[in-house]
Amino acid sequence: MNKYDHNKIEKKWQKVWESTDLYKTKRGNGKKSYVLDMFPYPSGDGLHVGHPKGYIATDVYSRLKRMQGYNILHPMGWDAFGLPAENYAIKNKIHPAVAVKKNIKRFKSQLQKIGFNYDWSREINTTDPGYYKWTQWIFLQMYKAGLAFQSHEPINWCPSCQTGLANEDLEDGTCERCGSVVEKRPIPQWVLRITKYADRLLSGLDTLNWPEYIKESQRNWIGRSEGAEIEFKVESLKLKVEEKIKVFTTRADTLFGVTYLILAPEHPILKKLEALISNFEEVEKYQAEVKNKTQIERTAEGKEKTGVQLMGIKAINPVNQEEIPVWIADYVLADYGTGAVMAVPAHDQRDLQFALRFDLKIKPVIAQVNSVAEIFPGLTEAKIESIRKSGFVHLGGGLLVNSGQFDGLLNEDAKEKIASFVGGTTVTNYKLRDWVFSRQRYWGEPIPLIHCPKCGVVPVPEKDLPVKLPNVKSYAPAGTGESPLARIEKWVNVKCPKCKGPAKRETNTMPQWAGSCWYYLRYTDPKNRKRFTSQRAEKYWQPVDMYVGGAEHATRHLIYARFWHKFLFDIGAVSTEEPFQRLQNVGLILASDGRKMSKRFSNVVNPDEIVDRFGADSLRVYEMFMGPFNQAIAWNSDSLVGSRRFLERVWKLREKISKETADETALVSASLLHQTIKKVGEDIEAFRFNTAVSGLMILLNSLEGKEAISAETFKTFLKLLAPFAPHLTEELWGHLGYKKSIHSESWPEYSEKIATSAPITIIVQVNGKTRESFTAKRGEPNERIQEIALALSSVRKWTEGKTIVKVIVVPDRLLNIVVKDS
RNA sequence: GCCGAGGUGGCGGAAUUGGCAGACGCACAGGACUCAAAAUCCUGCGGUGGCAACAUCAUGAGGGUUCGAUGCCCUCCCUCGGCACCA
Repeated sequence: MNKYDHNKIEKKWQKVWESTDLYKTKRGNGKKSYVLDMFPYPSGDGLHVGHPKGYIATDVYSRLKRMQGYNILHPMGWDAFGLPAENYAIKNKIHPAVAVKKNIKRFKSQLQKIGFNYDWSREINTTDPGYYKWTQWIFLQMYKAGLAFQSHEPINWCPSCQTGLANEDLEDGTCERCGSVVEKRPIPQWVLRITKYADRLLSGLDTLNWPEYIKESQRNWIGRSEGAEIEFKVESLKLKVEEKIKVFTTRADTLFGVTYLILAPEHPILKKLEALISNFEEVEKYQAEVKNKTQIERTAEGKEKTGVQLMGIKAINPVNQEEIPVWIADYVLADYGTGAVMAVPAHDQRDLQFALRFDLKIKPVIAQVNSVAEIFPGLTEAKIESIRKSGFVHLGGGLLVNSGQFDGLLNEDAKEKIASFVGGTTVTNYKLRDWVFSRQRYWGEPIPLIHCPKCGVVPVPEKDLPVKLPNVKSYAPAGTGESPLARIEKWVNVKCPKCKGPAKRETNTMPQWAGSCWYYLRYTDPKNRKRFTSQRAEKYWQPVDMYVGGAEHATRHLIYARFWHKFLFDIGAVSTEEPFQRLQNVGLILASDGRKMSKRFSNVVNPDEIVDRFGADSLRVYEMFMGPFNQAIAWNSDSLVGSRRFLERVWKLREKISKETADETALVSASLLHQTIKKVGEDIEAFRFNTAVSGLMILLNSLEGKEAISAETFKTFLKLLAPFAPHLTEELWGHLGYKKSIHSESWPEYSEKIATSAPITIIVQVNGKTRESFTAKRGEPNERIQEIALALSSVRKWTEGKTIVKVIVVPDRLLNIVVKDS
């Protein structure tokens, strides 16, 4: 008996699988399963053991699906444009194109050692001109549809990365990449109108089989809120003028409680009102102060509210013609709603803070705690207490007071009535912002537009795509707000496609998220140069059935890709509304010290080492066995040996194969075997890999305890293990004399009858405490079970001298005898 | 502040229409094999009491419902994640 030499076995089969095209996607009809990983960005550091976890899961999943008879699309590629690649290149003084090539090579060889069943013939790379031609093509379609437009609004600017950023690229007002504090800069930008899709991005979530918290993140991010826009007249104290300020509110029910208006300091109406405002210098001074503050300073928690009253004007509350003062304050955001709000200090915490600071009127219009308790007798003490604590400000519901003819209405019912009474319009607002899409950096897809002094912005004709990124020596960011491409005159200066006159190329590039917005479509037809996708392939493979990746993409990649996909659906380029039907999030593998694996902490474990020492199959089994798939768990090299031991024991199990198996144990074995068939299949389907592996271990433990096992049993065991340990099982399958790969075998059939054929253990409880157990046939009638149980001497001990009140029998499980002292 | 997920042995974790709490694995302890070690195999392994059979307590804390609660209800504590002057 030779020993389990994982190195020899794994290298051998990886070669065979490759040379026989075992995992090549079949052109097909019939049922399909598109199993996709979020493709990696090939960093210079190579893989650590955390990276493959998700890939192992999709590998196990797709192998199961293949054995179940599905046609599989399971591809891999590289998301290689973007800041990290460029910064790595600058730091190491290698051209990004060279660095990316090198890094991909390293990544790929690391991945291939783990024995994945990717169809590498479909490999894609977002930096390949044949690929980004179509990224540019999609951009042009968006441009033509009016979804890509130039904006002159100030944008988020990272002073360290020297580029503009999208809202999604910020983390608490800092650059998500480098942590620098982000500034506002007035640089013209290309922007994608993702807000047009806000509603569909929201409602589409309901159709998806995704983790609830990812959907919730997206809902929060989109931030839909329904309210009303209401106009307030503005009057000068001296002159007769007609100006209006429109506010957005979700609380029209509190309109009678408005005691002042507040404008964002950047509100455009201020210019118009200049002549009427007697303290305009003060206003300008405040505006300048605000402009110099970063977002962090402006929104810092616990910060005192600031503002300036606009002297010389007043506003009129449309509901009761009351005159109220108008203020500017930086707690009102210019780019949300109308940039102006009505302040109700009695029922809004922020307004209250402001009112207290500047000694403004507070006017409650919703009934107080006591009356609320009368109206809603169901309120708990704690709830009432919490309302009481908040003083007379209360944000909850209640009955209107001080509200004229609306007194006594439930505030929820009053919203619409009061809004329409003052001629307000129903409006829905979103927190989602349009996507700032241009970057002032080198390593990205050039935006395929041309600026002509005569014709304006002209799209590059489709036949001239791709607009190739020029190969240059100096690609460091300019820092001027212009892309480094602007320095390359030969590339910049072109003829206008329309008038043939001299024109210049757009020099900004696309953000790193662009390429990943549609790559899953490219895999269905990777070599097509003539069309965006082959409709036949697209229609067959879409949507992605199982998508696996990190939760950090919840409000970036996963929103962007859904947006592009919906657009492509609208222009008829794809056949589904949503790209990713089912999503699973992979939980991080932390270092054994509990921190993130990082070069910085020098706690990184390289998978190559693990594969060399323990084998790819051990790594795979261990990572699936560690714990729940979506949970973060620390790496533990000690535990890894448990998986290795498991495989060693499988290797030895074949010594027990015999033609003659003992009959009395056969039934128990067969029953457990079939229970395991069911369990492993269902657990993989539900991404409960840890319990699937443990089920296999239980089965192995049981088989090892037998004198002998049948070849049939061993074969079935190998098939169940095959998705997890593809090399070992392939080798053992070969030993059994099979020439065809185990991975193209079909999944074992589950028999309910055999699974339930073994005797079961019935638990006997007395007053809920377990006292005894006995074995019985499945499906034994309750009366019979009760009879057996009551006759047991160990049970009689507890019932003797007591009165049996009742007996509860749970079929095939337990019975509980309830007794009391007589 | 709002929303979401979670809290079980020394460790990772298992068990859900409410039915044996601690599967499986790691670590640890004892034994077999060995000149010895490693590997392997066998046995034990939540706390307390007991030589043992066994009893008793125990799933973040406290209450409740139930024949029976890790799971359901109420109150509270803690951890992680998302959003956040979004009116």
